[in-house]
Amino acid sequence: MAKRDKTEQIRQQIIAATDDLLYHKGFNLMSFSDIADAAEVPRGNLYYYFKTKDEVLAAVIEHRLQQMRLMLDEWEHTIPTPLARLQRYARIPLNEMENVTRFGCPMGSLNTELGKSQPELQAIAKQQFDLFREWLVRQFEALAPTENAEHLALHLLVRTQGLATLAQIYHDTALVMQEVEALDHWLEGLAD
Amino acid sequence: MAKRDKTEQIRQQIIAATDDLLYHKGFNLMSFSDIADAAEVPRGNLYYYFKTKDEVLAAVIEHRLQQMRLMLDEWEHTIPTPLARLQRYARIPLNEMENVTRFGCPMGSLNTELGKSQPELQAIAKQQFDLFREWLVRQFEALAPTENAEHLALHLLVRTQGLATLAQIYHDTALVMQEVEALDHWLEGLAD
DNA sequence: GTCTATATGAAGATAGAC
DNA sequence: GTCTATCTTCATATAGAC
Repeated sequence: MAKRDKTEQIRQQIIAATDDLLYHKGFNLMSFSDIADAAEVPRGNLYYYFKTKDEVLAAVIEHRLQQMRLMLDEWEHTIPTPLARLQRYARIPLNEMENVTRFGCPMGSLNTELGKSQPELQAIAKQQFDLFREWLVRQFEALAPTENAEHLALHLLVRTQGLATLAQIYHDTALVMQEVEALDHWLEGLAD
Repeated sequence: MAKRDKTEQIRQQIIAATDDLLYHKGFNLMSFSDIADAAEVPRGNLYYYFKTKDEVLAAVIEHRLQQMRLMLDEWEHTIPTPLARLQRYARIPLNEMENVTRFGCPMGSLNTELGKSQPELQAIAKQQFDLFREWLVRQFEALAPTENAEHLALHLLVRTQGLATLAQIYHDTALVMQEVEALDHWLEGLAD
């Protein structure tokens, strides 16, 4: 029992370290040595926990998905209206200002990198978008009677992704504030 | 003379091949061998033309900037109004539908990749955004009296970048059409 | 200028001693 | 379960014959 716990703890340590590394360096520049150093696990030892770099990626994405589900569930329970929930989503870049202006969006930048020529890996990373997308669709459906919930959800994703891309390129905090405010007003307009 | 011409011709051949490769694979997955193969230049021979991969990147960006300047100049001379010019810009993803849904935006995806941990290289790639951004600001200033030309230019960049990101993730041509149409209407509204 | 052969280093991955 | 030593592959880069 104690053994299994320790193994699992080290696994989580590796996943947490890789999560950051992936965000800060990208998948293809992140080496197994980087992961070992960051997780403070001896180099060759990593292979006991994960056989390939792809496996680590899959574990990190699975971990992210779990965290996201927890967060969205919490929002459902603590934020009373669909409007406020959508606004909460749109405000993520404000809360993550420092990270967004330095590294962009962790989901978007990863998909952009993998989408070019690593379709199997992108399929894994894409699940993060699927999860948000489906949640957003449900919120828009609850916000107001519409047949456009799908379009609206994608439009919101488009604008938050573009915002993250430009915010990083220009390290521009003012841009984040302006764009989030514009999204806020747009959402309010839809709710009327 | 003839010799210099041939050297220059091969240089251009390498730059053109690398331009595509960069877009289709990304910078970090693109190897010198890939470039040599694509440009049909013997492997070790590349080093005669470019000493490092970074140098090839700089040459490709310089080439792209030249093409962009030519295109924008042509638009200035053949498209009569600022509104029509801005709409022409917003419509690029429609003309590049196949590429955008497969590889995203060539400028945006490159900056996203390099922005994480290769600031010197990103500084080179960023010039593409600077060029469009300044041109867009001038068009918005000519469109209608405003103090927000900078904001509007960035907003348009945000939405085209987000569009390209999502269009690639979901290989979604309908999304491109919807978002470009929405941009079209938004621009028309500003012109009134 | 052109091309082959090769040096060098880092990456992913494995075997096997402890 | 832990760690070292090592294999293989592929990358950048150079030397030097033609």
